[in-house]
Amino acid sequence: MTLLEDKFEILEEKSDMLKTLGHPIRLSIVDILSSTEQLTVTEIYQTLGIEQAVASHHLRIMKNASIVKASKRGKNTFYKIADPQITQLFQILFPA
Amino acid sequence: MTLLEDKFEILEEKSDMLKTLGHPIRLSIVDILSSTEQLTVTEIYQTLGIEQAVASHHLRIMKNASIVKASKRGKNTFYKIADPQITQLFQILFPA
DNA sequence: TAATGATATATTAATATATATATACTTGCA
DNA sequence: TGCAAGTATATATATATTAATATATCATTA
Repeated sequence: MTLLEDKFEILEEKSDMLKTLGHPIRLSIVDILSSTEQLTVTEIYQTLGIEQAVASHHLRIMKNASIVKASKRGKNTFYKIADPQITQLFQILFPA
Repeated sequence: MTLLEDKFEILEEKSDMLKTLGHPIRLSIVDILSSTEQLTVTEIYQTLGIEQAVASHHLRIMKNASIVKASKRGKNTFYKIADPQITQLFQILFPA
């Protein structure tokens, strides 16, 4: 793999991440996850006032893009932000 | 306009920006614009090895999203990054 | 003013994504 | 076992995006 191909791959990876974050519902999920350690699907969809299936759908997309991580415990699935880089990005977009 | 509507509008605005940045060609345009003051369309498409029409197309999208600014001088159109926030985001994605 | 260079716009087809809704799975507990 | 809570998946339709290409516009200069 050449240097250029390498760079292109990184560009693709990062642009995928941005594209995935580029949706208001997904960005608001990142928003509420930014202020807590982790949340269940129920906490997320009720907080945002969206349908459960909608939350679950976007959470899956975000999990596939490595923006969030999921862990199961009992009946619940807990989601948290996967990478501190995401939090950094978010803080630049929405400075306190 | 309520506080919540206000917040939603900001979320929409920011997610639009991220979505627009979420394309490898557009991200590489931001890349090369990050290291210079401004570039012409010709410099951009030749540097990236893409078709002129492709560069122009993505530049227009980025201009509409207020990611770049254009200024004409003679036969050339010069593009530069519109907002230092974009540069900040980019630096977090691709730390030196 | 005609030719050329630089850029912008339009068109089309293919593909991807969004939204809404219904349904299925899984776990814990009566 | 059977039910309810929590979560995930499937499907259909609408809409948006991409890529490729062709064409148009405008400014310069011979």
